[in-house]
Amino acid sequence: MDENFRRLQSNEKHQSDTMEQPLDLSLSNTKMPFTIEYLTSNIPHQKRKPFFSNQQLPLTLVENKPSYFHSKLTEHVVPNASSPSVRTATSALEIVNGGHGIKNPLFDCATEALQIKYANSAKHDAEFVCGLCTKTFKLQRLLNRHLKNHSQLKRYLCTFCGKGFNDTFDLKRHTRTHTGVRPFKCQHCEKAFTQRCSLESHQRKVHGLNHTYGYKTRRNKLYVCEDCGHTSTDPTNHYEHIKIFHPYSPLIHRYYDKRQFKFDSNSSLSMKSTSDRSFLSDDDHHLQ
DNA sequence: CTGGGGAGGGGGCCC
DNA sequence: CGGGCCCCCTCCCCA
Repeated sequence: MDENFRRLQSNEKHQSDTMEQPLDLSLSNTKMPFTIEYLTSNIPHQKRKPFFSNQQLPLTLVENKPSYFHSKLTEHVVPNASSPSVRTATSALEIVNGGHGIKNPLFDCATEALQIKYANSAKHDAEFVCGLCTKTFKLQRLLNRHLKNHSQLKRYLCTFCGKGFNDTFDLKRHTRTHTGVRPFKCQHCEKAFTQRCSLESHQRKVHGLNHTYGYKTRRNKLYVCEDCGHTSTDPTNHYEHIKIFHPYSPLIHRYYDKRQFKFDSNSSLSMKSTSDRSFLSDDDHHLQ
């Protein structure tokens, strides 16, 4: 058993500041110099942190800890021409989470190396078994997602601090620690929280309120604007807010995605099918 | 010990 | 059917 496998099995926490030697994933254990080039510079958008434009910034990725990130990567990012000729260096970095995150260019190679080298998973009695921790799953995709938890390399990176996450929702949740967005406000005091569970815990412990939700019952969806902190329980209101105050938000073009907007049957927006192109703005048409 | 911040991991729906 | 996305529960850490 080699050192990497031992660390994976023991599920050691990643400490980026103390861990000098990255996992030997053979395809990604090298420093990869990237240069951020701003191919466009006049795209207006909300800015909360210092923002650098029209200049080249050195960005060296070591594991999933960039040496430097700025707060908004909304323009194209291309690898340095002098980058090593590995596969991930030949494609542009992908922006996620409304400009607050990027896809880790090292992730795919690392995943493949992990799965090929260590994940001797098997199917027993109609269940998929993880070869690293023996946990079982009823679906292959649940096992696949679980396998990523064993990797030290994360799929998405925060552009504020470089911390990595496997889920965009985890990244979005983490981003609130940088932006200060606290969508969940207590109705009985001035406190506000980044997570719903924190609010419910506060209300239970401080105000003695016990919610009546059953175990794992989904709460009413709260639409949160991660750019300014605006919240609404009404998807139409949320959509109008985005359209008016953040017209360059990628959410504008995802009104038909029910993971983003769950319009009820009475909503004027829900009456607009995706085939009703007259509903789209000029920009919407442009992006179709 | 308590309350709050933050994150890990799995369930479930939608694309 | 796999991946993306949102959500919940739970745990750990810290003041």
